[in-house]
Amino acid sequence: MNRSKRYNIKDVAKKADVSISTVSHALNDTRYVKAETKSKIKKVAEQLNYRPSTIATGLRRKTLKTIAVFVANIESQFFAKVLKGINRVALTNDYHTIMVNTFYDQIEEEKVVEKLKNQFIDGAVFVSGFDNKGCIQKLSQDRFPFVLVARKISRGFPSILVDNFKALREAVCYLYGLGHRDIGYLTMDYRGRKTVSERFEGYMQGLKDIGISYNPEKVLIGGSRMIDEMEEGYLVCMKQFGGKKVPKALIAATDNLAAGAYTALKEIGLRIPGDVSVIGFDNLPLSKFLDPPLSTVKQPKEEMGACAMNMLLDLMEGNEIKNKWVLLDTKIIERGSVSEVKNRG
Amino acid sequence: MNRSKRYNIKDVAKKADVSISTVSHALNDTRYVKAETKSKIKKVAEQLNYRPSTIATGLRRKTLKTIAVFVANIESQFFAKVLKGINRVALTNDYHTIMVNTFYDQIEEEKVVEKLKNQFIDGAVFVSGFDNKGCIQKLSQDRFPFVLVARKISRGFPSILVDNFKALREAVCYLYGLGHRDIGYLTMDYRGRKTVSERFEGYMQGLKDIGISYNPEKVLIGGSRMIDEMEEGYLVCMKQFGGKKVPKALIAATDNLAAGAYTALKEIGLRIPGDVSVIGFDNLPLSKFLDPPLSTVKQPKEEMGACAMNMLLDLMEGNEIKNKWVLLDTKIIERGSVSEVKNRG
DNA sequence: TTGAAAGCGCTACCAC
DNA sequence: GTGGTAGCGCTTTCAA
Repeated sequence: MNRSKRYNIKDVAKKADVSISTVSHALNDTRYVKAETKSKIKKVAEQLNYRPSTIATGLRRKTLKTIAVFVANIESQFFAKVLKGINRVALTNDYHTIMVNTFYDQIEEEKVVEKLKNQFIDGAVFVSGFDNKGCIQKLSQDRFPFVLVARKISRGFPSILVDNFKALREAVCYLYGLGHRDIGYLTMDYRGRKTVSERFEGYMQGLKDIGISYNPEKVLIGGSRMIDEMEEGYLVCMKQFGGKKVPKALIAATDNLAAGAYTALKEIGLRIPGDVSVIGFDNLPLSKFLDPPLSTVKQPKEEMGACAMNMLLDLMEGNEIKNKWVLLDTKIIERGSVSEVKNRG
Repeated sequence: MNRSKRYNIKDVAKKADVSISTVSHALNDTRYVKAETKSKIKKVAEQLNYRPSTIATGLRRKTLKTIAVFVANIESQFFAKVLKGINRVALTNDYHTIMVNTFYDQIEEEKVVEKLKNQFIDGAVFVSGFDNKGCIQKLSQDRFPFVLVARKISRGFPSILVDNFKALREAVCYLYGLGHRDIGYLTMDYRGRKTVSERFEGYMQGLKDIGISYNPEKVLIGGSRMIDEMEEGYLVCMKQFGGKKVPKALIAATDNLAAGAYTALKEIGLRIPGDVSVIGFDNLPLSKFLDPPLSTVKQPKEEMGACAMNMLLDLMEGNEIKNKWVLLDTKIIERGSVSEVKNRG
C-alpha cells in the first residue's frame, strides 16, 4: 500500500464543483466568496485532507518563509539559548528555522551558505563561530539578509553584540575591588574571532586600569579545536599549572572553560575560591550548579537571539533599519566562586 | 540598490545561445552534451553566478531533501548530541535539517507536524519528549516516513532505543554489588513518557532482584515543567530531603537531574559519595566535570542519532526495513560519585 | 546532438 | 461572485 494520495487544489475544485481560483481565494480569504460556496469548499478540503503544497506556494510567492541559523557547536548551552530566542520569534512570525551546525568549520559554513542561498532560505543568522569575513562580505554584496550574533566584523553588518572589551575590563576591576592583584586569564584560541580577542584586550586594559603590568605567564590559551570547551579548559590548566604558580584569581573567557578549570584546579589540590577565585563568562544554565556556583559575566543570550530574529524580519521585509548595531548589556552575576582577599598586598 | 538580480535557467540559455533543456542537461549531467557546448554553458552559468532555484527543482522533483527533527528542549546536551549524530549523516546524504524545539508541548508538536508535512519535509525524527501517540499514529497512517529516538510507543513504529528497564535494573544491581542496600530514585514526571517510566520500573525490578522491598518514601518525583531539569532536580531534593532521612545511594533518571541533586545534597551538608552515592543516566559531556565526576549509565547518543537518520533515509527511499526496532547498548561508566559500602547491613 | 513543450501546484490578474 | 489562464523555474519526454 502506498502513501495515501495527496490531493491538490484541482481535486478540491473538481469535487466542490468550482474553479481552482475560487478554491484558492476561499481558503486564503483573498477575495470575497459566497458564504455557501466557501463552506462547501472548506468541507471538501477537510474531507480530502487537503493541504496546499508548501513548495508550489513557495515557488509562486518566491519564499518558503524559512531562515537558517548557523551555529558553531550545538552542544554548547550558549548556542542553545540563543537558538531558543531566535526560534521563539521565528515561530510567532510563521518562519521555519533550519539549523546548521558548522563545527567551527569556515569552509563548511561557506559551502552551506552557497547552497541555501538558492531561494531556499530568506535570511540567515550567524551565531558566534569564526568571523569568516569573506563569506559574510559576499553575502552582503548579494544583498542577502542576515544578522550576526556574538560575531563582530564591522559596523557595516547588522549585529547583536555585547561589549566584550568593556565586560572583561569590568571583571578585572570587580576582582580588584575585592582585593585581587594576581589575576590570570584563560581563553580559547582567539585568532579569527574578534569577540573573543576583545575579551582578551579588555583583560589587559583592566590590568592597566588597576596599575598591574601584564604578565604573559598568567595567560592560558587553549587550542582551536573548540568542540569540547570544558575538556579544553581542563587540559590547558593542567598543562600550564603543573608545577608553576597558580594566580589567585582566574578569569575564563567562557563558563565552559571555567568548568574545565574547576576540575583541573581541584585535581591540583586547590580550593575554589579559597586558593583561587574563578569568574566565567556567559552565565550558562549549568553554571549555578557547579561547585561552587560560578560567578560570571552574564550575556543575555535568549534576548540576543530574539533581537536578532526581529532585526532579520525587518531586513527581509526590506524595512529601513534604524540601528543595525545593537549592544546589549552584560552583568556580573555574583555566586560562590570569588572570594575577597583580606591581607591586601 | 536592490538585491542583485537572480538569473534563471532561461537567462543562461539565452546568453549561451542554446535551449533551456540543454542547459539543464549540461549542468546536471543527465544526458550527453557536446563538450564544447557544455563548457560554454558552464562558463556562462559561472559568469551570471547562476544557481538553480531550490524551490523550482523541489516542485518538479517533489522533494526539498529536507527532514525535520523534533526535540523537546534544545538546551539539554542529550538532544544536542543526538542532533549532532543526525546532522552528520544528513549532511553527507545531502539533506537539510529543520530543527523544531517543542518545549515539551504536545499540541505545538502536532501543529508543526501538520504544517511541515505539506511536502516541505520528506521525513521527521522525533527525539524523546512526550510519547504523543496520537500524532505519531496519524503520521503512520499517512505513510509519512519518521523515526523515533528515545521515544517508545509500540513495535509498529521505527524506533531507536536503549533498554531502559534493563539499564536501570542493572544500575540497582551494580549498587548492590558495592554493598548498597538503601537505594533511592530521582525522576522527573514520567507520565506520558514510556522511556522514563520504564526506568522507574527497572528500578523497582532491580529492588526485587536484590530482595529489597520498594519504599515510596525513597522515590523523588519532579514536576512536569522539565525545561530546566537541573533546577527541577535541585528543588525536588531540597523539598523531600528537608529533615527526612536521605538514602545512602541515589539513582537519577538523567544526568541533569543528578546535577541538581548534587547541589541540593551539598547544601544539606552531605558529601558525595561519602554520605550519598549518586549515579546518573545519559552520560552527558558535562557529567565528568561535575564534582565529583558523575558515575552514570551511558546512552550512545550520537550513534542513536546517526542510526535514526540512516533508517529514515531507507524509509524515505521506500526501502524495506529489515529491523525497525533498534536497541543499542547502555553501559555503566564508573567515575567518582559512587562509593563502596564497608559495613554491609 | 539538441530543441520544444508539458507540467509540477499554486497565486493572482483579467474577464465577465 | 466566479472562472480562465499565465506563469513562478525547473526537469524530462517526445521529436527531430
